[in-house]
Formats: sequence, C-alpha cells, structure tokens
Amino acid sequence: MLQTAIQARHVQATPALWSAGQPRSSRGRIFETKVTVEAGATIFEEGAPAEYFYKLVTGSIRLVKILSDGHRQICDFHLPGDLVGFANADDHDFSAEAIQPCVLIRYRRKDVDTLIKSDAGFACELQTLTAKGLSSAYAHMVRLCHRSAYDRLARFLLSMADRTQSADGWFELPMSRCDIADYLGLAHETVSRVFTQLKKAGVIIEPTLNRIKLIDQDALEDQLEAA
Amino acid sequence: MLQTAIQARHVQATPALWSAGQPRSSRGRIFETKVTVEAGATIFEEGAPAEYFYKLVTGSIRLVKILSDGHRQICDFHLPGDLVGFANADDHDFSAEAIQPCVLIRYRRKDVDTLIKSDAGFACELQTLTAKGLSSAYAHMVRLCHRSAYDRLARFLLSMADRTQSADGWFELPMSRCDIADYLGLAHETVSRVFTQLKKAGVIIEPTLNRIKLIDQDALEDQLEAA
DNA sequence: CGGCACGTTGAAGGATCTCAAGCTGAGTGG
DNA sequence: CCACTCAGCTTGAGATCCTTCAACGTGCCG
Repeated sequence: MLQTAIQARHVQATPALWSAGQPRSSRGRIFETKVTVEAGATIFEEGAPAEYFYKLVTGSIRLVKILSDGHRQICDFHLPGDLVGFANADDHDFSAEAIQPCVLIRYRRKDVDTLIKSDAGFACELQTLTAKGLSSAYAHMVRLCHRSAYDRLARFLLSMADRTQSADGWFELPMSRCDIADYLGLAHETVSRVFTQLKKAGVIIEPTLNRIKLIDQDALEDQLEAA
Repeated sequence: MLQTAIQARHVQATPALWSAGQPRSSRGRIFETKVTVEAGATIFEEGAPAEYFYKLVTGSIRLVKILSDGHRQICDFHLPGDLVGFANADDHDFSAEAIQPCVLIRYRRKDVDTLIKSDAGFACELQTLTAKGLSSAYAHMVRLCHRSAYDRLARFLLSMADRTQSADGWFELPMSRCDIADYLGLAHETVSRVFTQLKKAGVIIEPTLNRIKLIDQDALEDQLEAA
C-alpha cells in the first residue's frame, strides 16, 4: 500500500502561489498551507470527511472512485491551476491520488465562508475556478457520450494537447493507459488498440511511451466534426 | 421551430424566491429579474454570448448540445433550486430548453463580481450551488461509465427518485424517453427495452407514461452494488 | 379519419468487452 | 553482463451487448 506522505508547512513568505503575492490571511490567521506529496500518494480518500480542499500548483492528480463491482473509475484529471476536492458533500465522493509529485495549496473547508466574506477577490476566484471545473466536467460528458472508442480517445488527446502542449506541439501524458481507460469508460485493451490505430494512421506520433505529438491537429478536429 | 417566449419583469415585491425575502438589490439597483418561459422554449442558445445566468424556481430544464454529426446530447437536467447557465466561458456551451413551463430568477453575468463583493450571503450561496452542480456532474459521469444500459437507467431512476419523489414514493419523469437516451448515451430503443425489462421484473411500476414508483428501492440499490 | 409524435418490439450486424497469451522496459540480484 | 521478475502495454479470438433499421402500436389533435 502506498502510504500518503504529505509534508505541510504554513506559507509564511512564499512567492505568489495564489492570486496575491502574500499568503491569504486575516487578523493574523493564516488560511493557506503549502503541501507537497510524492507520486502515487493519496491526497484524500473517498468517504473521508472533506476537511480540506486544494489548489494544485504543480504536478497532476486523478480523481478516483472504486465501484462496488471492483471497477475503478476516474472522474477527472487535475492539472496545475485546478481546484481539487471542492465537492458539495461533507464527505469526499472520490479519492484524489497524485500521479506525479505535487505541490498544492491547502484550505480548510470550514474557513470558506470566512474567506469569502473577508476577501472578495478570493470569493471571485474561487467562484471562477469552480465554474471552470463544472465546464470541464460537461466537456468530459460530451466525450463520454460519443459512442466510438476512437472518438473518445481522439477528443481526449485533443483536450490534453490544448491543456498541456508546448509551443512545438509535443506533450507528455502523465497518466497510464489504464488511467485513460478508466477515465473514458473503456477497457484498457481497447485504449491500447486505438492508440496503435492512431499511430498507424499517422494521426499521432509517440516515439517513447506517453510522449506525444498530434501530426495534424486541425485535420483531426475536422475529422471529428465531420463524423 | 419553437419560438422562445420569455416574459420578464423586475422582481419588486415577490415572496422569497432566493434566499432572502427581498429581491437582491444594492444602492437602488435591481439585480434579480423573474422570468417565465413556456414548455419547449429555449432559454439560451448554444454559442450565444452568456449574458445571463439563472436560478430555476419551478419547472425543469434540459441542457442540450448538438454534435457535429447531428446527434443530440443532454448534459444535465435541472430541477428547482439548481443554478442554470453558469459556465466559465463567455459563450454558452449548451442550449437550455424548458421541458416544462418554468419560472426562473435571472442575473446578469457581469453583475456577478459586484454581487459577490457587496453581498457575502449571495457569494456563499452561489459558491454552494456551483459546487453542487459540479458534484452532480461527477455523479453523472459515474453513471455514464457504467457499461450496461440496465445499470445506467436504473441508477438514473434512483437519482431522479431521490431528487423528486414524494412521500409515498411516486415520482414523475418530466422528460421523454428520447431525452433520457440522449442523457445516458444510449439509443432510445435501448432505453425503451430496459424500461419494459424493469417493469416485467417488477422493479418499477408505471401505470401511466412517466409516472413511476420504485417497488423496492433498497433491493435495487443492493443489486447495483453487488453487480 | 388521417396525420403525427412518441413509444415499443423484432432481427441482423457490428463494436467493444472479456479472457488469454505474448511483448517491452525497468529494476534487481547473481 | 546477463537472467529474472514484474508491471504495464500490445495483440488475438470469441462472446456479448448495444445500435441500427424497420415495422407496428398508441394517444392526441385537427
């Protein structure tokens, strides 16, 4: 079992990690805590009381739910800038697992109301980030409702490219084929098959595992449009 | 073509529709507008500038996206109390269509920052509602990732029962079989087949179309757990 | 009565899942 | 340096479930 190794320290004089240059505080109270976790660590567990929520600074995270039949489902991948663990419920509906080493800013959920009331800038940003999360959740539903495995994977790659690709068009998938399968609602064998199909068709190149470039992004988008 | 027939009037002296008994206002400005739409009307259109967002008071709404291949997808059903049209983007990603006659409270998006800053109670409630939307979006993903049509529909019915059933266990589905199919990523024929399967198995009864009672909700939940 | 929208049912075909086996690369220990 | 192991990835073959196409039923409304 991977043991969670969370190192936390209060942010006293760090450079701008949130919107402001100064750590969020009020009347001497510190509301932000910087947290570091290693790859594979569990940040919070499904079913546990939702004491904290986080903003991801570096690294990547998967939101996992284990279904009663033992299947694993991934509901979201979080990248830097995303809000993590801000669900409605008192308990977490999902586990959050670090795919890579991560740095996060941690907030106490019960401070939310205080923070919103004392800091309108925080309130606005929190609102914007939550709405962004909702918007990306809807985008994922659109992917999931596409019948064909090819469509789902192609659209997933396009969105990952949008989120993470560098100027030369290359990007790195932090997650495994299994993670992708559990995210797209496919068997991992199917994901693998579609990957080779995409490579054979010259749609993508992948010289080493998970290092990817879309050969003709526009053509791929058009193809998905037309289909 | 169904024409949108939106009747709007400023809320001057209505009973409590939002959290407070008084319409939201600040320095003499009115921020809330009550809006009435008839069944089938489009409240806002995919691609249009997102000038307003809404809180649904009565009625039901579907969030629709037309895919490039002509397929229609429904990303969400909204019931009273839900926030509608609060996406991140400047333009709406989806159309919102009234399934039943609806009453909504309308807000101007560009007033959001002002409202958050001037009214902490509003800010907190907005935040809570958005998080609730995110949470229900994740719940829907879990449904969508279930392979079998039976599972998807059964879980959908359970969630609709949770949201809308009265004390005696009966509830009314406001949407058509086609709507459900487009929501669950299934063919409408498949939805129809599973409905008859559920009825023959004695899991549900449906004396008139869309008026439903779950015979043994716990047993159904257990069955889905076990599967 | 006819038209229409919606729902149901049947049959055939196809896409994905499951099970099973082989492959690759990294890490380990002799 | 090589053999071994293990996890993750790839590939193959058959079975299953859903989709598609098509026909029919039902209720509503002019």
